[in-house]
Amino acid sequence: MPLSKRPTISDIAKSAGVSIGAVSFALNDRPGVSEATRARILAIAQEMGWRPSAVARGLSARRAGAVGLVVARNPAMLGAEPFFMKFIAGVESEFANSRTALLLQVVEDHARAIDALTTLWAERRIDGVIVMDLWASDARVPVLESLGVPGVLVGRPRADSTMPAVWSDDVAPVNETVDYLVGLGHQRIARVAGLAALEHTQIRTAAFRAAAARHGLACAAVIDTDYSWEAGAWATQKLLSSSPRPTAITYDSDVMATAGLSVARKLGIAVPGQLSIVAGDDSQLCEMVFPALTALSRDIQAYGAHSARVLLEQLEGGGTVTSFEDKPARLTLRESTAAPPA
Amino acid sequence: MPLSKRPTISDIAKSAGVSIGAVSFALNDRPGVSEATRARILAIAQEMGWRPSAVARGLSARRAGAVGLVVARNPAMLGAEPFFMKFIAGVESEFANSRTALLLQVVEDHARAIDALTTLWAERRIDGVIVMDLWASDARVPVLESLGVPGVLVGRPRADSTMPAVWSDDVAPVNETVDYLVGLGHQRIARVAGLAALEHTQIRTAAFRAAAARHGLACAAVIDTDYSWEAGAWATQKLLSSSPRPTAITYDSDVMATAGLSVARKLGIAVPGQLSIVAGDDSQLCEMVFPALTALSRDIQAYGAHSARVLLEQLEGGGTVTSFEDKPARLTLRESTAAPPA
DNA sequence: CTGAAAGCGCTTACAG
DNA sequence: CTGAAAGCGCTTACAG
Repeated sequence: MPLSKRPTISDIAKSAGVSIGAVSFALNDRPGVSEATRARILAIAQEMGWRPSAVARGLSARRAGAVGLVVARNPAMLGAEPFFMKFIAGVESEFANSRTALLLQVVEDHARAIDALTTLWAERRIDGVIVMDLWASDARVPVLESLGVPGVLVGRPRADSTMPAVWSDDVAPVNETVDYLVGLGHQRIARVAGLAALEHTQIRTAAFRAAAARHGLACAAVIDTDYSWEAGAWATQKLLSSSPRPTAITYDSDVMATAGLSVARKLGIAVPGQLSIVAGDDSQLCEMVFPALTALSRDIQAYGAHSARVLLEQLEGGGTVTSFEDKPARLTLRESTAAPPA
Repeated sequence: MPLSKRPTISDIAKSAGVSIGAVSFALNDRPGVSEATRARILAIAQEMGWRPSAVARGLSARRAGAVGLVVARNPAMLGAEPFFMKFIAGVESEFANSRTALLLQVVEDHARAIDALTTLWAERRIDGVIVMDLWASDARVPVLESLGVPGVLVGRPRADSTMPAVWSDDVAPVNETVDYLVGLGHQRIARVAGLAALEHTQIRTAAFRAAAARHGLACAAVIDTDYSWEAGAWATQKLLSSSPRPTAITYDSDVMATAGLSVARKLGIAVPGQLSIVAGDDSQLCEMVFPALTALSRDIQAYGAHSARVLLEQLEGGGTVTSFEDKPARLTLRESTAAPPA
């Protein structure tokens, strides 16, 4: 019974005694059919339980009705970070109203991401893409650009792309963090950064160095990592065994901040008594550990929703490509920050 | 340039001087064309950079080339658990080789899951579904069954469904945990369970009670939760303020175990000195906290891959519907378990 | 305003 | 073994 019983517009046309063209017009709310006929057709479609076939529609309308999200990250690390599921949930809250489906693919690196994207596009499975985790120099961008794939950059607008972007300022949160720590009396502040290739990592590191210079900090070390727990632990270990060691460390993620917390504990360095810790992404994890972590927090679901919205506008709309600057992250104070030891 | 330049089988046929039917046969490795012609056609297709249109193929072949995964969980909680991303990564490792795409949707409850599933199916966007988080009595199952949607149950085979299942034994891990704790000397063991409606929660709770009876435990309290950090904390609070309080608590997730750890710390109850804790899902989180949590661990990515495999076999294959029993979770000993206080 | 027809890019019986 | 044709379920110019 499954497939064979599904009504098509031909069935509706037959039942209504009109052409399938008329049915199509009625169903799509286009002119070309009288109000009376339209109402009758809609009633019949409703009664038959008709639903448009996405593939048939895709073939003739040349739209797939789907958008691709290809994430190039290690699955284990992806799982450890709440960011993605929240972002995806936000994306889908926007898609729900617009007959758009989300095609998700998790791959290992940019080369495979490009393969996946190219294939999805070539097979006409997607009308556009959401590009996340942008690198300062990102191999995916020129490929998408040359294929003419519509998309949204989750990151700032770029010179090498015409795609609209959805981003938030990374400088203000860094400043807020440094200002806050300096205000507490810290003079030796270190930064455990994320992937050096990522655009926002570079922006934050530059902002961190600028803020340190502005305040004339005695120490402002930066260590790049791959976002893993291990890298966060290793970096912390290294920073805490230097002399004089920093009295505050900021991390580019919550997972790494937690790793740092754990290393400090093993070294017998009290948090926040002897070391202040700030996590770069807020999540439940920050409240799970002891002491709870001061963190930069923002509405990730809204971020996903905004990204989806801009992409949909581009797909439906037309020429007007409007980027969107989301609200920056703000510092949420908890128990992992305090004045430095005297 | 984007769409218009894409070659179709007509272009290939023209260039090769054969019919589009011949091209289709050649491209799909079906009889009906000589080896020489096939080779020539393939060479031309290759050179033109031809890729099949998924929609066109879907229309005529009546396949969507995609599978739906509709997850009914709170996005925030989804994000907190590494389980899903790992599972999805495993699913996609299987799909990669078979031209199958994954359509992901995150919804709030079963009612919306049913809506989403029905729509995806009606619109011919999916050929089958992956059904996760099965309830003992699950409203999705009869709907899918009546629509005739092929699918795989991530859970045990059910009387109310003909779908193949991929699952792992939940009784053995519970027994291993209780046996281990009893072996350490514990006589008052509590269980903080997950969602009571979930089938595996009920199985585990039954197994827990049976194990407790077998060992003649003095106390074997069970508290149901919604998997949230808050619920885990609340349940722990309640258990630890009873008298005599349990000397060991097992949790149905890592997040709740972490919540329990934090509550114990606030109450000044030492872990593992005065309280042993076992987490029900292993993840990086268990190693992040202090003390690191003893946990039930298993290969989630493989679980996802196996689920995908069974579904693909069902879609391609034919009648033979083979369920698959995965390896059960095993206890990974860390620092949160020890002998009870004397 | 309305209808009949062509076409989207494939697959697959169906004749030669 | 091979080719020409119909059809999948829609949309959309194009004539009346």
